[in-house]
Amino acid sequence: MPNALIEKLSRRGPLGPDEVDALRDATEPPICVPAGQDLVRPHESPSHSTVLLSGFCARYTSLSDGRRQFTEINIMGDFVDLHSLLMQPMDHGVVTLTPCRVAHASHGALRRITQQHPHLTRLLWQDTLIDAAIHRQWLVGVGRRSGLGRFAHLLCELDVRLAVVGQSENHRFQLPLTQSELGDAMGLSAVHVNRLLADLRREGLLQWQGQRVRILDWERLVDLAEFEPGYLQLAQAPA
Amino acid sequence: MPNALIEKLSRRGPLGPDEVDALRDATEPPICVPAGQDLVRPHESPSHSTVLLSGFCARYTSLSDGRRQFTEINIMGDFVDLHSLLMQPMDHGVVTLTPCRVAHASHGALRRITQQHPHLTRLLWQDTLIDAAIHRQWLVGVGRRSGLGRFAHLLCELDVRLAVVGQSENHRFQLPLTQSELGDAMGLSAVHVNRLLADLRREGLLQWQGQRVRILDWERLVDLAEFEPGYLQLAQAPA
DNA sequence: CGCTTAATTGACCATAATCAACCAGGGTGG
DNA sequence: CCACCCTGGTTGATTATGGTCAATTAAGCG
Repeated sequence: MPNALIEKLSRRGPLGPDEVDALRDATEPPICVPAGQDLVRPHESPSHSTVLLSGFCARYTSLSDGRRQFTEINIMGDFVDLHSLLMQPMDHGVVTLTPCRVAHASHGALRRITQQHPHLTRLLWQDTLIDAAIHRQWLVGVGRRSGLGRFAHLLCELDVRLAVVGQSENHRFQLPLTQSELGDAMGLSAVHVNRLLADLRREGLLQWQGQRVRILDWERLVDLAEFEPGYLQLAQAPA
Repeated sequence: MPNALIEKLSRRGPLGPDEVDALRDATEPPICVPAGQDLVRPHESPSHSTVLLSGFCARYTSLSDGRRQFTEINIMGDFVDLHSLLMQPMDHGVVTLTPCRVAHASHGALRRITQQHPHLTRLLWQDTLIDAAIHRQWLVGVGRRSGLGRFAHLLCELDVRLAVVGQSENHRFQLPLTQSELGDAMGLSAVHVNRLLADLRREGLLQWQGQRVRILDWERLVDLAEFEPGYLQLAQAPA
């Protein structure tokens, strides 16, 4: 049932019916996972990868003093650990931030796809390349952007990605992350996230009540973030 | 002639002679490029990818105020923009930090590899996954590591990667980067890089004269960095 | 209603940036 | 051969962004 995944991939290079079947065959029935659980633990060598069907999770690595850094926020339709097919053991963990529905895809089945479906393989490869591009943007953010710009960029990224899978409309979406988790995503303390959020609100850029985000001035937010969505490969590409 | 590349890939999954041939056929004769030139410019859509045969270059993205963030240092044997095969246009640039020898591989030839050589394709895919893992480590560094730990981690990473292609022995290697370039890699100012380097020297962790780096206390440097080399996939993996 | 988690705010501190000199080495032209 | 210059390295003084600690309020939830 990885419909959001199929939707996302086929935007980048139309999927043939055999390819859709191959993907469906590779994925097992959905499983529900509560919030705060590791979908994959660091240093594990899983024999399957996981498609996120609903909910939010995060790739993270922890340091010895307990500090934690997220390296990506994963949303519906993301293959959260496709790379575990070729990278063993895992160099990081994946934790659910909300209750999630997921579907496993055994590495055996995925390997078969790489042998029989070169075009689909390129699309999956491309999906992992986009993960890398997201990493690079985050890296530019923590390395060189101001706290405010970094926050703005994260919101732009999430808005666009959520829109692709129908979870954001008119720049309104649900974002069930705590400020502490946002801090782990941006390399900031929870306290500072709170102050930056206050700044964004004061500037009239967005509303954020509970888990409901509404971007009020998309143009200005994009400006502040220097957001260029090209890296998310939204246009049809020759895969 | 991408021998360092072949060497690196075959460590991860032995290459058959037909695969080696396919790689050699795909790469064109070497070209020399002076320092400070873009191998790929941001937003370009190249029709070939580039293997670095010798020298150092860096992936970067620049912000409007001129600040620059490197997202990876590339060394001999790296496919600096393999991802341009599937990501168009480029989301970042690649600049030579020293004079470099490079070989182009046309996207046509690479695409043929993806159609005819599933195993080699997986190895190339894996190489891009390792780039992503390097990005993640850098992200953890700028997000959560101290300046000193970040510096130490970069040196550990480079030492290990250089050793794989025979450019580091007994923790001695050439690193022809300026302190300003190191700053771009670590998200720090050149001045601060200088002070951190002084700290590392004072601690007796390394010598660094000119471009010659010698790590004096590998164990302690690894400790300081919390360096876990697994993400570089040095062990034979079932690709 | 009480308990727990998350958000908010303030005071103070630390890491690293910025600004500004100054020094060292290597290459160039006279 | 040497003066000059340019780049890169080194150091000091000052500033700023963001972290830490601590207390308070708000919001869910059984």
